[in-house]
Amino acid sequence: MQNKQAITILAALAQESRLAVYRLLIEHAPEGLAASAIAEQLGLPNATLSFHLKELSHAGLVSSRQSGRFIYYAPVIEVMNDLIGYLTDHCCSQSGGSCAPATRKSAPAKGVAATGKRRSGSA
Amino acid sequence: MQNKQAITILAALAQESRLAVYRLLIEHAPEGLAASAIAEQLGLPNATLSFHLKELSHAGLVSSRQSGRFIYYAPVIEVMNDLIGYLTDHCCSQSGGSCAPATRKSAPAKGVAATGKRRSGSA
DNA sequence: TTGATGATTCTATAATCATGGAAATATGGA
DNA sequence: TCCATATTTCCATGATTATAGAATCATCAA
Repeated sequence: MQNKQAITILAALAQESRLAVYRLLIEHAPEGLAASAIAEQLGLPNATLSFHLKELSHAGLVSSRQSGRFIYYAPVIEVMNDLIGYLTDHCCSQSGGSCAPATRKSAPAKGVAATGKRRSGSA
Repeated sequence: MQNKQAITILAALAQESRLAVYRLLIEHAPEGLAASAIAEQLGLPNATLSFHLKELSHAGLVSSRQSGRFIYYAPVIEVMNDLIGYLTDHCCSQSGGSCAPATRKSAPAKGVAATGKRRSGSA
């Protein structure tokens, strides 16, 4: 992941309403939620929510799909995952791994180890 | 970690100069770097750097210690680690772990599984 | 087509943030 | 003490971001 992209994603999350939207969507993954449902649950005016959804979309954190009159928004887990990877790879580099205790949330037992490379070299 | 704190940290990182400062400090962890050295390496005016360092400090991402006329800044790894934990715990919740493939950066072989709890319940 | 509803865009306003020169505040050495 | 250096604070300026009402656009049902 590039610096610029990381900044865009971090900025998208660094806002109360947007973080709330994202977390709400996470609770409703993977189907997502219609904009109206989000607005209702969070008590946001339509225009304000739309503004924030655009920011989240622009950062790639959420995707949208239309279904009738509704537009469903859903989190894009990969992007969050890439962000976590970026932070992990830069929260301690040369020093030899004094951070990131690798205890994720659920047991890393199944097909865990073969997904990606992580640690892309210089940056 | 609280929502508010996460937002503060995310906002602190979501800025080009600050992210650069933080990453530079990571490269020089754990001793850190003097403000003047940071300013020189990144080509930032003193006042500007000071402003950003204050933001990073306020977010808890860096600590400072005085040594003679110099003030050394160093990254606080725990805070970054907590942030990663927060994101990990909220990038997929109910859904059953479709994210965070647990491939950190170096081989998770030693004391990996028993470190912490993570996943603090509701939030 | 008309009406109702969902969602976005337009627009103005207010608030926050970033920048950097200049002045002020440490600190250590002579 | 006086000077040089390191760093921060003060301040003004410009840029970006957040908010939300009103208007507009889109979709479906009748």
